Amino acid sequence: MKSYHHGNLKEELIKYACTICERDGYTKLSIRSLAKESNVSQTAPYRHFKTKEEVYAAVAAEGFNKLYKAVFVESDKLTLKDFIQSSKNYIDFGLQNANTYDLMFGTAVGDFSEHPELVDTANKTFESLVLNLSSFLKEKDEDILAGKSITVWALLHGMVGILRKQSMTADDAYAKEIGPMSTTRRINSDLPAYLERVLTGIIES
Amino acid sequence: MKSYHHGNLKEELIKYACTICERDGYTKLSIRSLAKESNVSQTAPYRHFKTKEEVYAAVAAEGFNKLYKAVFVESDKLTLKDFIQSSKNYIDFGLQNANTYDLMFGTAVGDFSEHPELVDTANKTFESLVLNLSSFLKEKDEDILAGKSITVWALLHGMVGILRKQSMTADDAYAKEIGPMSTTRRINSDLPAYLERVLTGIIES
DNA sequence: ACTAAAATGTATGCAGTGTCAACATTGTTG
DNA sequence: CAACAATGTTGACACTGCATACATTTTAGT
Repeated sequence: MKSYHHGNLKEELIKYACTICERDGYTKLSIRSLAKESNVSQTAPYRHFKTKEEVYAAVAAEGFNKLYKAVFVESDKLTLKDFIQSSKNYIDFGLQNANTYDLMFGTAVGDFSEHPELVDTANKTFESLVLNLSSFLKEKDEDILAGKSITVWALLHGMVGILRKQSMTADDAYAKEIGPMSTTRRINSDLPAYLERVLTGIIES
Repeated sequence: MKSYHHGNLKEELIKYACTICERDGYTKLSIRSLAKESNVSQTAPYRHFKTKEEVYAAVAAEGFNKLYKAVFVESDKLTLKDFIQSSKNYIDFGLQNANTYDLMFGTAVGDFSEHPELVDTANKTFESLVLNLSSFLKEKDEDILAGKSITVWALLHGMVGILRKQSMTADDAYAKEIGPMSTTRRINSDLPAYLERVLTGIIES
């Protein structure tokens, strides 16, 4: 039997939203289908989300939480290897959760500051990156440290975008042999080596 | 007077699509509104685009063309300054055409290989970057050159994503003073200097 | 414990959407 | 000039975001 009040609707809606966003892309997400999935009336979600964009924001925040877990390393003394691994985890997350990643870094959620939990989770994620870096760098100057962190982040973020395109054109025999895609494919085939080379360069600059 | 046949519908649709995508984000783009804007029946666009995604692809391809123009430098002997400028142009494009950029690098257009003109324009853009680099590097090894180009591209692409967030939270006084956003803001305030420092590092590694 | 208010749910309806099928007009070409 | 391809229109279907008005349940203050 079901009671009038669902009791746990918001969480359940977010859960379904995450699933659908990731599987079909956020364009395909509809509030009504969410409601149906939770066996609740079409407009019930509006008690928890003022607009669809707020649903997007919730999914994005959830994404940042997952990314944080993938990137965070529980250690005071990180080795370079740990750092490379963490970086690879970042990229893997971006590739394996491409649609969610899009939501997190695209323009679908226009203004983060209207969604405080998004600002929090995003900052937490980045701070984890900074911590990772600082825990095995002798660098004392916080500005320089933060600058390098940004650079590392940008690099990782950029690689996600580029490697993604590679898999998107994987069927194209022509692109396989020539042009940027072949380079990308080479990098992808030994990502840790590439990361070690490039990240070391950035860190030691 | 208007004739039954529009004569130039496809181009006009793409033009409007670009405008709307950039102004409101591609989420807001509707085939019907495009049709209305061109004073044509609701389903007329389907004679030129099989699905909405094909419209997206057309807008994205147009975006790559614009990006190419912004990045390309007509010169055999690029100076470092030219290269920095070209890089800055890339980032500026990403920031000033955020929504279009999203379409170009996000997941909205799922498989590029289904849209040949997209593959072409995207490759042309990247190849322009490689040319820029190679025109003032002594590097002969094409693989290394391509690898560095990818790294540069990733860096630029990543900075677009990160700097974008900065402007998104610009109203948040708290974020202004502390955390990653303050670092980002510092970088943004003198982007050429930052780019010169980091890009030089990558190039000379 | 009782009751007013807040929270959470439903029913109904509007305007807008992607896309399909059937049909109309025009341009092109053998 | 007739046939055909290209391009346009009409109408319809199922779906969407969201607003408004109403129902039920939980909660908090006395």
